[in-house]
Amino acid sequence: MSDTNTHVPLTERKLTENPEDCPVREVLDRVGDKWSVLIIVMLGQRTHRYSELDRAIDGISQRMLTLTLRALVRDGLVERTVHASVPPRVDYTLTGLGHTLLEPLTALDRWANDHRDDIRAARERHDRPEQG
Amino acid sequence: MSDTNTHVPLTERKLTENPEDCPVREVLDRVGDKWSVLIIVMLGQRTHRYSELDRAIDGISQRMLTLTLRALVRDGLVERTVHASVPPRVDYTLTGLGHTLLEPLTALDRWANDHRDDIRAARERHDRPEQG
DNA sequence: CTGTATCCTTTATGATACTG
DNA sequence: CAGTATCATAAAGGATACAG
Repeated sequence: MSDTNTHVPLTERKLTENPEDCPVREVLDRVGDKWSVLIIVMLGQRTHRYSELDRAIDGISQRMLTLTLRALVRDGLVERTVHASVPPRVDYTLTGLGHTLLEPLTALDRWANDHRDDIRAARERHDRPEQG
Repeated sequence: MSDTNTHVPLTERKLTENPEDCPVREVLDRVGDKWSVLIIVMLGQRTHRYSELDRAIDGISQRMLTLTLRALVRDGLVERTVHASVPPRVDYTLTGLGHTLLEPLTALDRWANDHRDDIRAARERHDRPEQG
């Protein structure tokens, strides 16, 4: 599995737009879009069917739900199961690989929680006109 | 779980496109773009001037370098220092807040390193025409 | 129910030339 | 050196209608 000792620190790698050379960017290319993490989080809870995701994730369109799920399945993060029933039923489940992604995402989420106020404050300071 | 924090798990929050209700998405809105993490990583190493970043980050345009830096400064992740010299010199430094972001990003990077092969394999399996 | 197909708008990013 | 300005393209996402 993962050999944590061979991890070359972020700062010692080539920095380029090419994901080949920059793994962080590679992940962000996958889950940095508008909906992927929301779906991953939902499926981290439990298996959901298409319509459940559609209802649970506020504001997503059928189109984007389908496209995002398709990409997640393609990357082996989510598994799609079709039940031959009437009406049709399709379940989406987080794979083992998908589950491992939950941890770093949670770390990022924790950071966001811990620092959202800092960011807002910085932004207001920045946007507010100078006033010695 | 540590009980010294009040972090509500990802799975227990409203899932929506609105960052107000979903902190993870809020971070991704900040650093999920094409260049932010690369700049953050560079500045995590040490202070850099504009031209150094321009040369070090392969493929970035002056326009995007400027825009991305501006956004990072606005959010309090990076500090901009102008030196009144000829020729002009502008330094960019990661703030304390910016440094705290390095950790979750490293976690994500480590995940990418550990699992990029899994993802590639899954993708090939998926793209390859069915064959038993 | 679980999607597709089409068309359209918005946002992100790039190329190039120019300036204090 | 450290940017801006302008124009152009690409990529992402949304609305709506329709289908197996």
